[in-house]
Amino acid sequence: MAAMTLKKRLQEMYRLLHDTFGPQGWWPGETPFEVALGAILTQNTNWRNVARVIEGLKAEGSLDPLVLGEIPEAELAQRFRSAGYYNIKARRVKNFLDFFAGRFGSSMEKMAEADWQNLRSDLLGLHGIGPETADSILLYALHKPTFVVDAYTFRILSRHGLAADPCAYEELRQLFMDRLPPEVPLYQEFHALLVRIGKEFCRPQPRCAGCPLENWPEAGA
DNA sequence: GACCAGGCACATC
DNA sequence: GATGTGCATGGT
Repeated sequence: MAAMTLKKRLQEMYRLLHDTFGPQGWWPGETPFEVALGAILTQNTNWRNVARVIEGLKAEGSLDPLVLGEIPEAELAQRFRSAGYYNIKARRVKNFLDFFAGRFGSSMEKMAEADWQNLRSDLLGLHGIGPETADSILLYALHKPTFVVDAYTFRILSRHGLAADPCAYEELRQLFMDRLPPEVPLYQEFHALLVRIGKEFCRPQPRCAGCPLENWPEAGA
């Protein structure tokens, strides 16, 4: 039997997940700005904790780039508390807001008109915006055809032998983009489905299964 | 109490 | 370039 090409395997994976779970309708967020803000706040953090922050901002009417821009960084940090890493995230959001205001007049519509490949480079140049955050903003807030790679993507693809472990972000991103048509709904749904099974099934543990020291007692235990 | 959650920057070698 | 570490809350 001929080995299935990587492209075929990706297509099959998507079809199976989509048939099983249906469209996920990502990203949760009512406006493009809300999506962009959420992308920064959810860095290495459970979405539930981020949702709390966003609901709080909505409640006080500050879920707006111009309003947030007027809030001092220290006070912003307090509003971000439940999302964790709140001091760092306040700084990162400020950096994004400054760029967003200076370059696009705090307009997501204007931002969406920019050449997205150049925009991606600019976002990556901001302190606090790494590849996953940049791609999340581009794909889900601005609807640009770039693939989002996250911890779930790494784990799932490496466990199923589709990617090396470890594997660089850009390498995995290209693995998808070189083999799938650059369609925004496809990229959005595929990533959302990977997160879905990552949360439900592809858990981090057991991390050391098969190691002869797997059940070795800790020193002092 | 340990582990985990939709990263990123920075120091060090 | 690879590796280790700080950042922090809240759920299981």
